[in-house]
Amino acid sequence: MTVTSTHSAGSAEEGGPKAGNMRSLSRSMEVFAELQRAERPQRLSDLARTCGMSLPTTLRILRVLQDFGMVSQTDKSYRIGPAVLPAARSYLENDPLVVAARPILQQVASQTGLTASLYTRLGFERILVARVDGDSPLRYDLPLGKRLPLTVGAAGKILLATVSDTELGQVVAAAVASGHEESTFTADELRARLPEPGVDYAYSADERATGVLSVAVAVPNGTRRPSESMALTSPVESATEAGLEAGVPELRRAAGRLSELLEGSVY
Amino acid sequence: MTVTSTHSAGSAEEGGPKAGNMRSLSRSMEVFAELQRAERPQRLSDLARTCGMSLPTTLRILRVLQDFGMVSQTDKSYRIGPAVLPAARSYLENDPLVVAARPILQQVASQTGLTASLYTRLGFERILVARVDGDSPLRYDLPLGKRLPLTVGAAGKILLATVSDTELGQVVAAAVASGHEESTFTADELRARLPEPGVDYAYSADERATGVLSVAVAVPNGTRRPSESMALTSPVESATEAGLEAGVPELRRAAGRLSELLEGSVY
DNA sequence: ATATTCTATTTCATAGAATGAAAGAACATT
DNA sequence: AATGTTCTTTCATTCTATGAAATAGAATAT
Repeated sequence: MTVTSTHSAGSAEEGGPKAGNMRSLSRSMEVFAELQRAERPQRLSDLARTCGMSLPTTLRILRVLQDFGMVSQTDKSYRIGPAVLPAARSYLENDPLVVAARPILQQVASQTGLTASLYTRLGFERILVARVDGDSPLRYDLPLGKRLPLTVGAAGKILLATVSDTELGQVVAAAVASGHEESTFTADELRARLPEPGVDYAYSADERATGVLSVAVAVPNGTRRPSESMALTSPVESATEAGLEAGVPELRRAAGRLSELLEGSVY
Repeated sequence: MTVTSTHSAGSAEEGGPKAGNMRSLSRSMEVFAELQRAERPQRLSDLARTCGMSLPTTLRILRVLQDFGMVSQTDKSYRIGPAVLPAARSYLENDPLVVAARPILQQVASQTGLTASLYTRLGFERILVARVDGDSPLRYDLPLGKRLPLTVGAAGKILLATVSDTELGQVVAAAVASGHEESTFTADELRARLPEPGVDYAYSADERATGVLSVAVAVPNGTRRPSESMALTSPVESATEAGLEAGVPELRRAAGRLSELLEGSVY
């Protein structure tokens, strides 16, 4: 089995003109991405300018996306449309990884009493795709589907532990560009945060959210670029570093089981 | 303020070649829609056949969508990708309609003690986009983002109460095609289910889900084709038809307030 | 009210991208 | 190993995606 990585730089590219494939679709997805980034309804001219394309082109893209419910329009402003909800539901209900992970997270959570989460890497960020609460639920709201940095938090760092220096550079650039890190942030600083070579789990305290401790392992996928990680998380008041690290073996086993389940299934 | 309706038939069209705009993007969205419909990973050749396009074209579409995380690939099979989660989150957090509706639903729910929901029409179906539970939460799982029929349930029927006969015909055809209704279903049968002209709310008992009663009103948008509806719902054991209908005035006011809020905001 | 500026939409000619046929790999099955 | 299937690449052709320019429509200023 093979895990295919992304073909080109995707949305977070530097700006160079990209390989020849499907220009119109790529541009359309840029518009769609921009609407998400904006977090508020956008006018046609804004979108055209931000995405660097002509007004007619932008308008035509929006019209088609609107036909499919991916974009809504009121007056002169455009926003993400309701069709993304069925899509998200379809993903959560049918994705083999997410479906397989749920009972496993459940088991880890009840065995350790901690909150168990599954993250997936998307571009130069990560996304929470499943979570099962332990004895003391985290009090900050469930960031399911939220874009989180790879550079901060155990579940992010473990995804970077084994990547090449080249890629680490890209990660730093993206983190700075997206505002997740200061502009002075360097690859060396990042490398220092990551687990030592040989250590297969990451630890974080107060990194992404204050008062939260976590440990995370990568879900093996046969490459040096894992795209999923599993984490145990707890508020400071109900766990210590030692307590969390006691959960690592269990977490490791869980990640291994998930990995095997996926290899096996031929979908 | 104007609510712009969809330009062409969208995804649920009969099969006629569509207006000239953005063929490649339209086809791409068809592929994306098909991946959702399938509910399981699909092989390239399956997708190409189902969507009626050549293998190379389908492959190129999938590659671009994959670059943006809208599609995932494992081995030879493709499925919806994790990028739909941030999109859905963006919609739920930022859509002016959904955001404005939440506190209003909250208020109606606490005043009536019933579960209050907001649906939006998407093509020939409807989608639950927000819900606040009342005193007796509904026991079936929250179908947020689930595609539900327009032909069944108070919140569906009220969206059809004022539409043209032509459109009603399309709705019937779509409901049959999607398996929501038997193939013997006719527009007349549907019309008989809908509220009488002049009545601005719909009632349903045991229609979409057994043991569930609901009433619904449309959110006015200045046209005869409302695209949102608001519903009060309750399990049979904790409410009667009369009890629910007592909530209609409150519901009507709530829908009116939502409508006004949206007119006012110039986003 | 009228002029002015900005934004959105349509039209149209052109470049270039999207497309499928066919060949070539890779994979699965016999 | 041999055959059949599925995937991927190549390439010539067509048609579509594209932006300039003109037109229509809003918004703002005068």
